This record gives sequence, structure tokens and C-alpha cells, in this order.
Amino acid sequence: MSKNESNQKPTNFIHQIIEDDIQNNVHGGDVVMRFPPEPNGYLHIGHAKAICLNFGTAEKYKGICHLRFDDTNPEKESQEYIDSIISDINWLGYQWTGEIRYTSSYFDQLYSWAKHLISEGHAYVCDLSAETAREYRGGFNQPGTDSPFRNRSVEENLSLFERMKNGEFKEGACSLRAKIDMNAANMNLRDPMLYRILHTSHHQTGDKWCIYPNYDFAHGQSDSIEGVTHSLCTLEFEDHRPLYDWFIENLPVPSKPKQYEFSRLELNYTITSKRKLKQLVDDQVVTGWNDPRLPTISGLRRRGYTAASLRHFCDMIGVTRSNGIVDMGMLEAAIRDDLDSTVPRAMCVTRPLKVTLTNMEAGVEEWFELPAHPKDESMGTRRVGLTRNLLIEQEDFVEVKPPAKNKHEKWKRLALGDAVRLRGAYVITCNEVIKDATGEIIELLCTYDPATKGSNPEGYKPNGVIHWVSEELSLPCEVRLYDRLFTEANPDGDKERNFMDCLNPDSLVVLPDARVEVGLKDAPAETRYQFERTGYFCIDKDSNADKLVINRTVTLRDSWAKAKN
RNA sequence: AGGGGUAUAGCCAAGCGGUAAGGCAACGGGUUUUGAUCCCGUCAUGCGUAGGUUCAAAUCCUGCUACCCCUACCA
Repeated sequence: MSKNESNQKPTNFIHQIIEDDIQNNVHGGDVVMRFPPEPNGYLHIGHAKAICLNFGTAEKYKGICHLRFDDTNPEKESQEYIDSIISDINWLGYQWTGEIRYTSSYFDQLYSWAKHLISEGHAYVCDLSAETAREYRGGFNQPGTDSPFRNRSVEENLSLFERMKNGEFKEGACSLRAKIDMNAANMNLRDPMLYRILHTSHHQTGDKWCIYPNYDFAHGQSDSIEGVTHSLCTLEFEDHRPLYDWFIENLPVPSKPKQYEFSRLELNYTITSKRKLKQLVDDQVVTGWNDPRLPTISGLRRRGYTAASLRHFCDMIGVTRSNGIVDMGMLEAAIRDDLDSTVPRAMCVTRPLKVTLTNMEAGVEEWFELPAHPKDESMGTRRVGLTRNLLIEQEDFVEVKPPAKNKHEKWKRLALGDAVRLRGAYVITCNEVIKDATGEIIELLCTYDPATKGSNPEGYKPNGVIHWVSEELSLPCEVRLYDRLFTEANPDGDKERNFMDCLNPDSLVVLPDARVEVGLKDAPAETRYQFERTGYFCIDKDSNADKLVINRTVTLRDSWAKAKN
């Protein structure tokens, strides 16, 4: 689809609004977006949705998009998070316009606007404690009560606010509040807090400030300073929109941005709550923010997901205002779709079973030149070596074939007395099974048919095709099999049970004795492959000169596994 | 004295008064030296529910119901 065609029709309700605005010359026809993360954790798949929406919308309508760190709470934020967020956005393939913005760099302007509000009689310094203020606020069914400090004079408020800024009060001693309506049905309008005292140094502004604006007082005005036209956020901020607008109307701001809300992304069998993700990291349930089991951008990246697949996934799920839980299968479909056409094939035996080719001389090597991709010749070829001693997958052999009632249940692998094709090489027949004292199969004695290189055998038919490696001409590797982190589809949603109680004990299975074809030698971290018949894999950064470490991104679709169930 | 939202297939989602797109999943079939990919086909007389308006309603109106969000000096 050409860029022009993709612009033919709006893809979601936000785009409809923007197209109407452009049509009607609202905001002078400009489209200025922004992605405003708080640097208090790593970005996850839900943020990817917001990133694609904001940056993608700017691209689509030839507008611009800022990156702004919404850093008004120094107690929970850090430079580490800032760095990770920058890296994740770049990796996803987006570039913000101009410098990185920080809400904290608007603190002077915000402070002066707070004084403006006070001067207009729209804000006051309140000495109520947080707890008392909560009581005064009332409830959903009770009106609030005016603070006893609500009618302080402008002069007194100005003086008190300056003293707050100068550090004359302890944390919690007082706060600046907007004077709106303690009877408002919308709780956000019951004289919301604007500034609190926090004797905490800030990762960007150091010790310059001991009062910090909160989200509501900072966000819309920051949007306005940057000339943001369409300020997108998630549904839970919908009730804040009247407040957002109230500040824009009551302050001499340079532009009038509009807030629009869309629904958060929820994915089943995982969590997308920064607080809970942080708990998994802090409690060492996972190895870090980039653990491949986490739905963080860095975790998905380490798992083997591509940026393109994440962007495609975001296109697939759309943008609406209805709450839903997207099936993890959609994410998997997105990565399979990408990797199938872009990634070279290789063979890896994850749980090896020894096979001896009795009619092949020891010490002889035969090399096969196999295509890197079955449909894309431009990807070239790879060399795979065959010797007398082979390794095949344990689950690719049975002594006696299981009965098959239909073609889906047919055994298409090796069996005693049967033949099977070694992928890209010869057809072999299993003549004898060797077991140890416990009865476990430890070796297969087979013969290969020299006439079957590149052509079908005469007089008999192999069951199917299996993958293999030579024992000598292969590399040792550790394969890490990942599965869903939780056993429940909605670990977050059950109020009775804690999400920590439904962790999947098999979310990581380590296979230490896998072998992979020699072509993977020295492959750098993040190199991706399809291991034929097995799945998509990715070299992990834990690899070293002696041993590759390989993460399974996702299995291949497996109709055999389905037929068995 | 409550306020704000959302309901279209198992999941996501188009639709904007003219007779239910698409994707994921599932299920059949074809191709295949990957049980993959690819290709073909099936999958809502129905749009939370009950009424109403209309020649015509998922779309407009009214009443119900279910679910989500809101009473942080977090964002």
C-alpha cells in the first residue's frame, strides 16, 4: 500500500477528529502530538500502542511529535528510566521532533502561572493535611466541605506560596489548591491540589525546587507550551478533562490543546501495570526489566520480537474507547508474520537423541549447500555437514507408530523399521534401537540411502521430514524456552487472588544440551533464525565463545500438537 | 447527590439511515523435502436488552441490563 493510499481514510476515531480539524482549520490545521511518559519504569507493550498512535499519527498527517518526560514526581523517577525509554522509542523506529522535552523545564513558567491563578482568586494555599483534606472532600454521594483556608486573601496566598517555594514549610504542611467547586459531582473539581511540598532533589532540576506541580497542573499547560494540538491519553483521565480545560481557560497559555482519550491495551496471560512489573523485577521473579517473559519493550526485544512486528501488532488491534483484552495469539501472529519472510532457516536439535549411520564411514564429512530461506533465494545458502554420528530430536522417534484415524494423526517422523527424510539430505531407515539398563532409548542404528540426495527413494516412502545435526559438525548451545508468565488469562483482574499467586512455574525451561548447525558460530546477540520445524529463535546476549544462548521467541504454528489434543 | 464511559462472532475491530469490512483464532481442502509458509473455502438473518420512529435501524429516540473509571499532597 502506498503512503498515499494509507492516507485515504481515517483508521480510527482519533484520526477522524484530526481530519475534521484539518478540514476546519482548527489549530491552524497543524498536527502536533506528544508522547509523555513518566520516567518511573520501563516502557511496555501498552506504551508501544501509545507511541505508535502519537508518532504514527504525526507521520500520517505530516505533523510533528515531541517526546516529553512527565517528570513531576522525583520520588519515583530516575535517569535510568529516562535512558531506557529513549532507547526503546528509537528501537521502535520513531524519532521525536527537536530536543527532548521535560515538564521539569517548564517549572518556572508553571510557578508563575500558579501565582496568576492566585492573583485571579482561582487558587489558595491550604493548610489541611492530606488526611483531613480527604475528609473535607466528601464522597461520591456526599458533597464536600469548603476548606477553612479557602478564603485567604490574594496577598496572603501569594506570600504563603512563595514561602512554600522558599522551603519554609515541612512536607505536607500545606499545598496549593485550585478554588473550583467542593460540590462538584466530578471529584477532580473539588478544589484539586496543584502543588505539594517535596524536599526531594530532582533528577533534572537538582535542588532548585522543593515544591512540585502535580500531573493535572502540569500536563495541559506543558502541552500548550509545546503547541500540542491533540493531547492523547488513556480513558482513566477522562474525568480530568474538565480540569485540563479549566486551566487552559483560566491561564494566559499560548495555545489551546485538546485532550482525547482512548482505551488502554490489555493483553491476556500477562500484566501491563508498571507497579506490578516493578514488583516482579524487585522481587527477582524475573531477571530484570528486559526479561524475555515480560511484556516490556526491552523484554520483547530480547525475546526476539522485531520493532516492525510490534508496530504491525499495534495496527492490528486498532484504537478505540472500549475496554478489551487482546489475545496474546495476536502478538504471536504479528511476529510470525514478520519473521517468516525475513529470517534465515537453520536446524537446531533441542533434546538430542544419538543416531549412528552404520553404512557411513567414520571420519567422513559430507557438506550440503542448503537455502537460507525456502522461498527467497536472495537470502543465499548455508553449509550443513553430515557425518556418521548424528543427533535428532527425541520426540521425532517412536518405536511403534501411533494409530492414525485420519491424515492429521499420521506419524510423519522416524519409527523403528521405517524411513524418514533428513531435511536437506538423505533418507534414513531405522534398523535397531539401543536402550540402557532402565529401558530408555539412548541410540538409534540407521542406514542412509545414497540414492536419495535430491530425489525420492524408489520402492519405499519415508514417513516425512525431520531436522538433524551432525554430532561433530554442530555447536553446543543452551536453548531457553519461554512460555506465558501467568497461568491465568487475566492475572490482574481477579480481586480475590494476587497476581503473584498465578505465576507459571514453567515460564522458563532451559535446555542446556542443545546443538545447532555450525553456521551460527559467532552470531551476535539479537540475530534471529527460524529453526525449522521448531520455532523462531534469537541469540541472547548471555552467549559467549564457548556456548551460544538462544531464546525461543515463539513456536511455529503446530497442527500436529493440535491434532494430538 | 453521585459523576464519567463502553457494549458488533471465542478475541481485536470496521460501520456514521439503504440491508453486517478486515485481522486473530477455529474448522475443512490444495501445494509443500519445515506437521511451517502459501493458496482456496466455511465461520453474526445478526449488532447487550425491551420498546418506539421510519418504506428502511447496528446506526435516530426512550427505558432497562452488564462491565470499566473516579473520593492519591501518584501519573
